[in-house]
Amino acid sequence: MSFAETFKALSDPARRKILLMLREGKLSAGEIGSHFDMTGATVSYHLSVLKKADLVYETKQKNFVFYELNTSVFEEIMLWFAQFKGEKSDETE
Amino acid sequence: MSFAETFKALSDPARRKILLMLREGKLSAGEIGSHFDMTGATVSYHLSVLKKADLVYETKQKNFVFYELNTSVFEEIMLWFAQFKGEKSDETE
DNA sequence: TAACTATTTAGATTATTTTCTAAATAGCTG
DNA sequence: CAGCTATTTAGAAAATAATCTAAATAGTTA
Repeated sequence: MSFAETFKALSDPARRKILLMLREGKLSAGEIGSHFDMTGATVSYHLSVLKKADLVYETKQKNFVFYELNTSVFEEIMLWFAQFKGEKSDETE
Repeated sequence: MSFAETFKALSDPARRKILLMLREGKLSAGEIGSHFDMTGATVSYHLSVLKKADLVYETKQKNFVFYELNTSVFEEIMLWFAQFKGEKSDETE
């Protein structure tokens, strides 16, 4: 995973909204798209960005493509942020 | 603070590098710029993006402008990510 | 297999972002 | 105040990203 790709993926509001939607479980591309005012092609583009960033993965059932959160990458991002937590040499409290 | 702005700010590698540099303490715009192969004007642009996202703040001393991490925003981002932690109804372990 | 449904890919267009050069601002120092 | 040093702002050019329409793929079902 590259942080560049991950943060790029997170930098778009539509993509963040998709991630939030997926918290409740997997959704098909069509179900995801129905919440947006953009074409299916554009939604598909955003899903591919999330997929390349490993933030989601897909599974196929019948002629549907389901998307699901890949929580392990979230853990890694949390670790990146943890780098910024605390310990400046002369912390007051 | 808006997550849109924050994630946008984090999506650029130069800006992430700046943040990492600032972990050790405040640095002037010039010191920051010396680590990059870009003009001072471009560095200044990146600093302004980080500043608008509240990821850093500036203080002035003599004719220097010092930049410093604003750790409180990092806490808020961690909270955003925490939304994705755990509890899918049927968690196994 | 033909028509249908769901989704993706291609290619073009538009919008946004990054970067540069040149000029402007601002504080300092002789 | 004149000339420095440090940094920012303006404006333009180049690069990247988001979006659309139209066409392609793929699986489904009558």
